[in-house]
Amino acid sequence: MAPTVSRPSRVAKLPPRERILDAAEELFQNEGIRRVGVQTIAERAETTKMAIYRHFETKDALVAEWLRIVAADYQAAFDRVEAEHPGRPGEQIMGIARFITEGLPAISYRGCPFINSLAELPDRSHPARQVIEEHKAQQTRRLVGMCAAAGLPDPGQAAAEITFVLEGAQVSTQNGSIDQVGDRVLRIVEGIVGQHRASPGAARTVSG
Amino acid sequence: MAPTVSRPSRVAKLPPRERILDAAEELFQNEGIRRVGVQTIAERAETTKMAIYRHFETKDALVAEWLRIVAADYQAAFDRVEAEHPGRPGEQIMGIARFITEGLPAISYRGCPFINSLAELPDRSHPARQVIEEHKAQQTRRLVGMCAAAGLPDPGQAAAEITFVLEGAQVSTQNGSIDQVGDRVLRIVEGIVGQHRASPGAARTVSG
DNA sequence: CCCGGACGATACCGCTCGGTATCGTCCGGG
DNA sequence: CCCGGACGATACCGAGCGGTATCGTCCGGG
Repeated sequence: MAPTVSRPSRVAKLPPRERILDAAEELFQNEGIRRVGVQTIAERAETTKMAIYRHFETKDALVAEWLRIVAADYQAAFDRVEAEHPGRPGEQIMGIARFITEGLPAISYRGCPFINSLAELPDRSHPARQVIEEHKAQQTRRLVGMCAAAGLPDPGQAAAEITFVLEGAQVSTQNGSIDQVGDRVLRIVEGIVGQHRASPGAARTVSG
Repeated sequence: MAPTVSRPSRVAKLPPRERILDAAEELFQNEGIRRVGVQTIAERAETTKMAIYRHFETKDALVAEWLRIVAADYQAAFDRVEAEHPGRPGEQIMGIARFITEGLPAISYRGCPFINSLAELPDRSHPARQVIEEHKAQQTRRLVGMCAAAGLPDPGQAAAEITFVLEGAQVSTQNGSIDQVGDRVLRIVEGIVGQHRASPGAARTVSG
């Protein structure tokens, strides 16, 4: 894994833009957008405020770019799940549910970046909001497609229910009101996916 | 509805503390906690910063008091629903679901105050966080009790599922990824409540 | 009647914020 | 070789923040 390009000075160090985005990702996720100043991001990225403003027009643009990366990660997870279970939409849906539940411990004391960012950005004209809304809409579209392919009687309703459960699970994990969130989520989604028929193995109810 | 105590000067005007809390409620809800300054609250309450600091030690204390009031409103809604359907836990649960769905339009462009506040207050030691977590825990306890009284086979799981759906519905309303959220929520909760037996009227499935 | 406490107005404090200006340096491609 | 652009460091700006101090006023209960 030696650097393919150059060796800036000592240890292999990413170019400033990458370091800035890495620092922003960690700080925005853990501390929130508005609590983190540009100066703090610069320090953690081992650079300066000036360098940040050379790569991003404003702080808001940096926020939007960060969310664009996070959204791309989620899309990649969808892609991976689809590729792992080709032609098996039920397995794909369960894979997504597993992807979310596996991420729950990491956000146990800080929530989903999209939910949190929406809370911190009340103005609808903020560039980051567009990123979030487009991402969520596309995610819903893919989920509806999977539910339809799985033969669920009402794909739109099933996708809505799954979305509610996954989003709600993240919220409830954050506020600690419910225990064993991951297990409960998986059981619920199993129940939804197994709805299409009383096929063997799908007989377990949501409370089994 | 004449004022029972005194008449401060001209039009009937609430005492400063109430005006401050009213202003804080509206501003915190619509703009977010961190975006709203104490000065702004004072202006909207038709008073001054000094008056605010005479009634509240810090801004954080005001935030906590606001959330305490919001939590009390939710508790009151639970009480009312219980009183309206005594001895009918299934109806009570549906009443709560209806209470949430009826509130969805009001939060369509701004989310649930608890979810938003958690996002804006990353430090676990913040006084407002304790208010939120206690409220959510108590709400879960009451919901589990209702599910048990309704004869659901696994009250904890059913309460978790309902909680996920209601929280997720608020999130999805805020980010606009799903349409007809209210109707979908009611159908889902009906399905959960009707789970206890294939009694007449409960035969409709979640996608019916 | 009158006095004390709540209230309104205003100015102020130290701090941090997002964003800009300036200047020296360093490094790689033409 | 050398030159231009990216980079680092630092100082700065205006604005807003949470919170405090001071003073005049107003009003109701003892």
